[in-house]
Amino acid sequence: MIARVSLEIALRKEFDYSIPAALAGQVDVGSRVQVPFGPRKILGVVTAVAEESGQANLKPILKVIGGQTLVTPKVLKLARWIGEYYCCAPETALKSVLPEAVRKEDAGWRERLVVRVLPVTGEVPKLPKRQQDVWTLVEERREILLSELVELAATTAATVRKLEDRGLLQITSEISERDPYARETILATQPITMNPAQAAALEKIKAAMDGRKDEVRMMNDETKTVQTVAPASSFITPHSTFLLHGVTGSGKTEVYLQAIAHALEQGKGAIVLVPEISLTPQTVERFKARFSSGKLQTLVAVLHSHLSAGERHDEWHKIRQSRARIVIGARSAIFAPVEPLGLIIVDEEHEHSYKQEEAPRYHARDVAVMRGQMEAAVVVLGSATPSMESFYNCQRGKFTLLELPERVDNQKMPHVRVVDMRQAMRDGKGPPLFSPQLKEAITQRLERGEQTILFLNRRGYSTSLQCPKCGYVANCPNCSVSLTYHRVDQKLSCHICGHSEKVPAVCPEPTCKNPAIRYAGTGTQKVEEVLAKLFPKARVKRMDADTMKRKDDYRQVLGDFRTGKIDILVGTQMIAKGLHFPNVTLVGIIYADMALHQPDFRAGERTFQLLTQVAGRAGRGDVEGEVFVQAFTPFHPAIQYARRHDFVGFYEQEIEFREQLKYPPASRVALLTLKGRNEDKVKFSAEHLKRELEKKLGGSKVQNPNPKVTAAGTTLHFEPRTLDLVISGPAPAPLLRAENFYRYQIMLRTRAMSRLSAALARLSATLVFPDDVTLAVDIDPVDLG
DNA sequence: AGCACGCCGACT
DNA sequence: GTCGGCGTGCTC
Repeated sequence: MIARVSLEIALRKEFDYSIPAALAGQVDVGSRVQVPFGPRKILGVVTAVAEESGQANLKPILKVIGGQTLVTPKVLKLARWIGEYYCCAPETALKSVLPEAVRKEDAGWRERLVVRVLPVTGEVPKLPKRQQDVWTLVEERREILLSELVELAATTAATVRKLEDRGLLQITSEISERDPYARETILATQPITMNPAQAAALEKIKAAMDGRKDEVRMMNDETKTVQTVAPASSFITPHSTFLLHGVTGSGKTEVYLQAIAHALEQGKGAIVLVPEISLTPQTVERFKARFSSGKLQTLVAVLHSHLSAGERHDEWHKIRQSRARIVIGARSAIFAPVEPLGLIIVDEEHEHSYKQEEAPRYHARDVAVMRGQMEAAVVVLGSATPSMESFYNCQRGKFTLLELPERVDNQKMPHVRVVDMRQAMRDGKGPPLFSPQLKEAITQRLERGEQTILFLNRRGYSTSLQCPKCGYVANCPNCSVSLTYHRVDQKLSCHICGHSEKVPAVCPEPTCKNPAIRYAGTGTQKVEEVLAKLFPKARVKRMDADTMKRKDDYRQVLGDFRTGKIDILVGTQMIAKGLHFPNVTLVGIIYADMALHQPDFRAGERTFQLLTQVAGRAGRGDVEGEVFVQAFTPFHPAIQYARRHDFVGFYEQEIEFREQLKYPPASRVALLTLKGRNEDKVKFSAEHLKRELEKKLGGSKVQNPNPKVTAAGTTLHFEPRTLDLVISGPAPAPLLRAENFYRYQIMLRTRAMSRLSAALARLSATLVFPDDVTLAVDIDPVDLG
């Protein structure tokens, strides 16, 4: 027998190996193996097993990693699709479906030495004092960890071994599972009675889950007769993917929980994706409390970046061995080997953190939809501010829209007031941080003992340091951005590469040396400082990447906020999502249009999402919430629709603009970025790439009425029907230089992305760039960098 | 990806 | 005469 192996190096090629007699029966599709490759040994995954190979002189597989196959055939199929669609080597795609801790050869179970009493035959002999002490302890406990015993009896392992030699006890090595949540006490919860909108949404999801059996059969029959791989879109059948659009506080989680319960009733498992940032112990707890209490102990497995390698290994194997049936995790949890899979939930589906920003550049929400189709699982995407893409898919009948228009428990949506900061500016020199209206509102809350959240999506003290005399600006030596002033540690630092330097006392320009340097722009540190001056008695806490350095900081601050030890919480992005505090009745957004002026077609969408999410933090208790949105462009649609909590209104005006300019979701984008240390070489390579793209792919300028694929297959044209490719650029990336690399971009827009990515894969195989210039292909980019 | 083989410049 | 530059090519 032979095995075809996909190695861990991006060769876009698989290699055959013989299965030695000693390993017969242990090697199957999905096995992780170590094989000889030239002079070295490399790890890989078996993708096929056969009788013979077309290749002579096969080398044998050296060893098998893990007791069972690690990549299930379904996950393997999903990885293949990722490689094709996201235009990366299949090996790169395959690499990301297993956590590092599972992939690595040495990662394994934790073995612990356990001491157990043996049945005593006759008298216990007279023991030396030390041994007697140990013996008393062991006899009492019957069973104890060696490490624990050694500590408890203040002794050494050698003493315990002596007792073993006497035949009184036994020391065995046993696998012990690490449980990252062992220290939590979680109280069980019961399903909550839902309001009519929640119940209706759940019913539709359950109906789809019940009705999927026939479709599975249909899909299998179909795939048997179809020879080629169909493009992604043809797999999408209506009513198997739902978009649950529920306003903030509308009880989406309860719908998820009861849908998961339904999957369990059907004997199936579920995957719940949440953004990394909201994967807090509280979130996990909500799922564990419903499903992991009492006799259902290990039902929920958790996968995220804060686990240790060992914990990740154990959690993953719990899933692989079907001991856990529910997985909750960040992006990569979409590859969890849950089988059979009944349901996939993607919470906060609009979140950008679902997109992986390195190869394979997949979007976990889109992979979820694909996996749902492949495995006939129902997919539920949830958000208070759906992405334009998902809502568009509802409009086009690809997804089914479910709506939760009201908050639970008769809570009202917060009242949002937009403050025109241009007026606040007229009397003063520069814009004040706090408008009189917001100042007044904060004062009120302090008097009433209610809490306030202030949001500014920029950390540090000031965005730039400049000299008013000579015009000098402190810029990063590695990136094309100015340095941010951090007053707390008296440093100038770059938020792109992390470069940090001392604050100069005078203007560093040798001919200037002006001691009066100015700081411009505002960050959270300054907000905190100004607050301290305005409200000296208020207890203020800042929450941003600078104050949340340690693992436990986040939890600590939120705990203090919950128990009322903090009056005002100032923060960036990280306080925008999911926080649920009943006593917060005021939210202030310091500078709402900050992100609006960025050169990104999603700037409006981002602003709308951020404002709606932040505003949603107010009024989660009995008192109605109030939100102050300070803006310099108060009539911008993103701000006005957010003020009215009108997602659909925002969508409708935004989709018009996207359609006009052929931006997603009206078309799809592939972003090609060339990167290198030498700007001229990068620019030249980008121009060369553009010419090649026009030559080989056609594009908007090409008016070939009847293009054909040549016999050699290297020249690729689209059929006239789909010849809608638009090539723009090359242009310097919005951030031309980052970490000493210059970047130039070419943007491709098309409606047929599967065809384009296939064409790009073939094209990039033939392209040659200088060796210090690299090309990155990003399909459906989220960050235009 | 690595590591070989391979064919031309400045050194002990 | 050798050490070493990185161009091309192969690894089942």
